[in-house]
Amino acid sequence: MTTLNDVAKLAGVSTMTVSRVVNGSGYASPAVKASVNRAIAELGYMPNVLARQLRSSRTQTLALVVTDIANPFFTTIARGVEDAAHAQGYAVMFCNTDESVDEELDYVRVLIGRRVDGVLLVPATDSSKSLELLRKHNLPVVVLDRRLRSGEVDEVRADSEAGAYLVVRHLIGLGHRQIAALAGPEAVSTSSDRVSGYRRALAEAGIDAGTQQILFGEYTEASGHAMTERILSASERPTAVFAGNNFIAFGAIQALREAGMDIPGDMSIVVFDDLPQGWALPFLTVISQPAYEIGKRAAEMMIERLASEKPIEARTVVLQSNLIVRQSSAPPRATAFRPAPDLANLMENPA
Amino acid sequence: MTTLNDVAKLAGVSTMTVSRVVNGSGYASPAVKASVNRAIAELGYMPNVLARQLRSSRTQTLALVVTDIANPFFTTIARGVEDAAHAQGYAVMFCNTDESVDEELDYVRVLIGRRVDGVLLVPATDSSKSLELLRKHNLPVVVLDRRLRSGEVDEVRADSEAGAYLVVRHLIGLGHRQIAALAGPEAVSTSSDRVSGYRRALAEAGIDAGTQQILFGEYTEASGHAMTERILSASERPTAVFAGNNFIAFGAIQALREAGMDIPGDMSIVVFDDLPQGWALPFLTVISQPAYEIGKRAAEMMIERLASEKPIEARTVVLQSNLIVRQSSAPPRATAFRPAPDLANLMENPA
DNA sequence: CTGTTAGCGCGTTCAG
DNA sequence: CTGAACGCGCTAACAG
Repeated sequence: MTTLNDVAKLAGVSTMTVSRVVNGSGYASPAVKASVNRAIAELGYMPNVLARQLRSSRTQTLALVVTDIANPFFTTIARGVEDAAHAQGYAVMFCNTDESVDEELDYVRVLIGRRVDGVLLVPATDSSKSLELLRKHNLPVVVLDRRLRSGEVDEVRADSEAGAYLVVRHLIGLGHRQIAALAGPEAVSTSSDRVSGYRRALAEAGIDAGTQQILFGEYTEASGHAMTERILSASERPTAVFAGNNFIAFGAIQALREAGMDIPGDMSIVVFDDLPQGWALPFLTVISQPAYEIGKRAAEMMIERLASEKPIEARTVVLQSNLIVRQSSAPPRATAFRPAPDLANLMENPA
Repeated sequence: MTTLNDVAKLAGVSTMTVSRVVNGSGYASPAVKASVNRAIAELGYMPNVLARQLRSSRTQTLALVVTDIANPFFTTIARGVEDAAHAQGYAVMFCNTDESVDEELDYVRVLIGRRVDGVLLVPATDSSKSLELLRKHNLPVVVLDRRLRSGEVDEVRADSEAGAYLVVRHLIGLGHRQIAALAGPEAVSTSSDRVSGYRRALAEAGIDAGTQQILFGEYTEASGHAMTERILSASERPTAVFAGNNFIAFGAIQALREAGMDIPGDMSIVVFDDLPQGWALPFLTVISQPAYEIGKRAAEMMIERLASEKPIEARTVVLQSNLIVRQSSAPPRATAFRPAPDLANLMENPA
């Protein structure tokens, strides 16, 4: 590995001069500059970022901690973060916690050890243990997607409550009165917020939430499958299902298929979270969150905070989600004959 | 930021002793050990990884450079890499080149600067400029998914030629004689290999490839869409399409919809690359690559090389892909009545 | 078992 | 405009 020193020797100057040329800081005579650059090219010198970081105690690196890297919602956030960070000269470390608080804490420790400049965190639960640890080590944090119980942090998220309200109102508007809710973990704010929005829509329509099936599970396909089986085995079946995220919806659809049910003929389904455009057959009615924007805004907020001289107060950004009506929602118990929705059909009415 | 020194002072020992306790290297009396640990806990000390890395000139970090982080094929590879690396105490830096050679070179420079221990590379083209640069800086490399023109590198990939052969033979077996190929970039080995496999299947069936439409484009939805439009506008339409990857297939499906064509009634379509289990409606007949395994094997190969005292010869691992027949492929111009494959059907025959 | 010395590669500080 | 000295935080290599 060639170092500043090697270059300096070859160019016949001091290391400091080379350093200045490399960083464009301070002055250097054109002649010296040229000979240094020649030496750099000849040796293929590349600065050792580690040493530079140790010296300056700034790593120009942000960490993005998400709960499920397999979920396109989070990969889209990741792209937003990466784009904004890259544009300002920051690198990004991606960390995947698999919805586990322990993994999250492990990662936070690693990040502290690696001296990242800031952490963008999608917390696995609403507890703020990780946040406290990060705070203790003076690492700035932006919380994404989910709320924490204890506050005073920068936050960027979509409005889960309002989104859920919208999509459930859509179902009610279609005539549904028995609408099951398949939510994620109760300790995750997006879950509880979405259930709140669901309840608000019911209340507004004068429907007693006590008569409804509201299940908390996990944001996974398996959980969606299990919850749907529970729902179908109940004495009174709902006519529609509100899935708390895309993976829950996948499991639910699978379970409905297995039960031989037609969507939306026998059961409507609506979902929080869209799929990326073009992905397979888009037939689900969804609430679409501005995932890219969430990531981008969070990274920008962080970098702004890092660049600021004086302390900045904690800010919260709540972005709007959009209802996209497709083919998975229809009025309940259609009595008129409807042919099973074949694929051709689905394809001809993409949105 | 508390340092080794702070801990040493508080515990009344030398920094070296603290270092030894922290790393579990060398001996330390239980008494000293205890008091050091107490000091560490009290101060909430966490080692500065940067300094450690600078000293030891090992970062315990691998880089994974992929061409499209939005593609589930690559995110699955990423999980394989992450799991294997994490298990051995390595961190992973993810880099996304968007199929651009320039971005790739930029990233390679960053990685050299950051002194990662090794690079897992999905090259944007079959040129080996990045490889040469990495070599020059003594960074070990494992090439994933794609071949390079010039060799002597560790490689892990699935067999594109054989996979394409399989799936095209499947089409021929169904009776198709006009099969269009929608490939990725010609300079990417997976593209050319898949076209080779396609040609082999044709040749074996005595079909002249000269009578077929073979298009090279990009691994994107837009390109798949455009190529499909080209195909449909030709004087003689094919009865089946072989899509070079999942995104090309998405674009193709979209274009077929717009042309009012039924799949597989009017046109069969088969695809290289599966979607993750559970994703939307799995109706595509595909060649499924062992993506997770590719990532895992690559990371293990790298770590083995890093751990080895003596030089290891370059190795190549070629994994098998599997044909999964679903509903998007059927005999051409079915004359007998075939019911449209409805959803229930799709589900009962997942693979 | 523990401490001392030295330096990883770089950039800040201050002379020249 | 350029260079010398120093230290970021840590650990390898020796003492003792």
